Amino acid sequence: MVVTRFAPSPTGYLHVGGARTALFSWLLARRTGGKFILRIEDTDLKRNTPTATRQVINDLRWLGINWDEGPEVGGPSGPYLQSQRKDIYDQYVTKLIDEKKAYYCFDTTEELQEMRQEAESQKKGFAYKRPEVFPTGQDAQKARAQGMPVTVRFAIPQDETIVVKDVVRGEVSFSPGEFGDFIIKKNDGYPTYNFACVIDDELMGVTHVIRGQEHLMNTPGQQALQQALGFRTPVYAHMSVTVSEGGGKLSKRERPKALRNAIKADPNIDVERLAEVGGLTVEQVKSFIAGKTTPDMPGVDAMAKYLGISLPEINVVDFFNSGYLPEALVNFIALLGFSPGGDREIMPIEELIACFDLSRLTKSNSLFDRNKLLAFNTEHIRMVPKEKLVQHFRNYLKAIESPVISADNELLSRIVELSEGARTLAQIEQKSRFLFLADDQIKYDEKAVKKVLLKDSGLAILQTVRDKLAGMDPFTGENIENMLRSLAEEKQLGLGKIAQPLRVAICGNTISLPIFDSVQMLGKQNTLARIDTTLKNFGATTQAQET
RNA sequence: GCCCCCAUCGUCUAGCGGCCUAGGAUACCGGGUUCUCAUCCCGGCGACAGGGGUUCGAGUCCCCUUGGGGGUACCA
Repeated sequence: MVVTRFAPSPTGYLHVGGARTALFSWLLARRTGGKFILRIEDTDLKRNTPTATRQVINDLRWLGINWDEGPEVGGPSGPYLQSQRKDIYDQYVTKLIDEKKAYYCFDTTEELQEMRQEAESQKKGFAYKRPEVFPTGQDAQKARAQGMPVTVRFAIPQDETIVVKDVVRGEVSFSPGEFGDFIIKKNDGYPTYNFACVIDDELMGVTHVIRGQEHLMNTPGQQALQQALGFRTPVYAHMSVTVSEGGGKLSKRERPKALRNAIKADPNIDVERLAEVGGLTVEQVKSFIAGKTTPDMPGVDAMAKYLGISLPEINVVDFFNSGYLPEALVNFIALLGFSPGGDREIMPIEELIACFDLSRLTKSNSLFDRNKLLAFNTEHIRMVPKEKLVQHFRNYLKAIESPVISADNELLSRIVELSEGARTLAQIEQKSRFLFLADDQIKYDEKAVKKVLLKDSGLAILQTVRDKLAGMDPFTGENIENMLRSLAEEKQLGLGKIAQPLRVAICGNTISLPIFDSVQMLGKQNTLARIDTTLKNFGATTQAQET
């Protein structure tokens, strides 16, 4: 049976790169009827953040990536948090030491640094020099007692070429002696990635390791470890990397960077207010602007929201907050570094599973193109069953704290229906928001007012429309439509000339749901009230201009 | 510096020696539909990085150059 896993380290939100790795592993498992495991690699105490595991789990769930074993669902090979598996790793470390396949080291960071510099000055790659005689357990105890750092290194066999058989890259060989003995147990007692990963993949029965290309250089070392311990070697697939517009790996750092640039570009920024909304001290904000530190994501997001700027979406949750559908995001990232062939692109998840095949992974890196994702999203909004779309919309509204959330399912469903062609959930929200604001909360967009109310006879038409609406009974969409159309005909004008002033009057700008439905849903009373406010506010201006 | 990977339209990609005058998608440009924003429809622009081989024949195989990416941690 195929067993795959996704093994993130909980250092922050799940970003699209991680989501893609998870997705490919998941797709393979689902395609083959195998098993997909979620394992949390939290062996670096310094980097873990308390909420990250929770967030990664949420993000995976939102994407629809479920796991057969792992946190929250359990399984026979648990625990699935590496921080809870220390005893297991220690057993294997001891075994290796006993067999003289690993040894204690007492080097300080500074000493190591020197060795590396020495190697570089000789234009050679650094490889740790193995001692002739391995220190004993007593030596280690003594060193520890003296306050020296104690680590354990794996004595990697130096006499043979290591060949990594990779599904996407073919056979990649590494010359003997190219890399030195690497640390498997850190001074704090926790295992390093390269060690814990090998142990867990074996113990959890992982058959296929799908991960980013950044791990390719780790693989020979891991294979040597597998041999030394008598473990299987799984099938490896090192995926191409997703790069960003600026070049380099798509990184979470781009969001704070974009925010910093935006702040710098604005000369009259209120640092104190910024600190307040970001939940930071003024000092922290200053340090951030200076490029010295980076605050946590929620702080970054809050500041961006306050400034009204949109940061490039990097984390899965960013896409959620921007109104993307998980179906679209999954479909899109699946096609980054994978192609089913046959010109197939837009497809539901079932189809994606059915056509997934490791042999069709792409070798070259790919750039994350948000434009294309938008196109995918538009398509998926159209494709997704309506009830599901309404559910997505509701979740979105809740997350962004939109007033539209007060709508019941029936109304939400109608709004969604009337928004056919929308590209994101954000657009649907934007178009329907005015229905859920109090009449005095409507903000009139300056440009819209100028363009449709103050130009031509916008206000006069609005007055006429107001009178007709006031006398209308019943106040139905059909009656509203008939009235507006016949008025257009009567005045020899396009419907736009009639509808736009009305639109601006009721929603404050030129973007809304179809006008007939908008007016009908808003209701007679509110419509008339908003028109009256509009006439009062902007009517005086025109008259003043005319005289 | 050292090691490794990669290279087709701006971008994602199809192509696995002749089906290629290089296909699709997206972006962009032009036109049409439309009450707004969108959607939608039609048309257009646009690529085999360069140089050597191999072969009757090369986008496809080999080598070099160049370019891009990754790694080089007591991070994962």
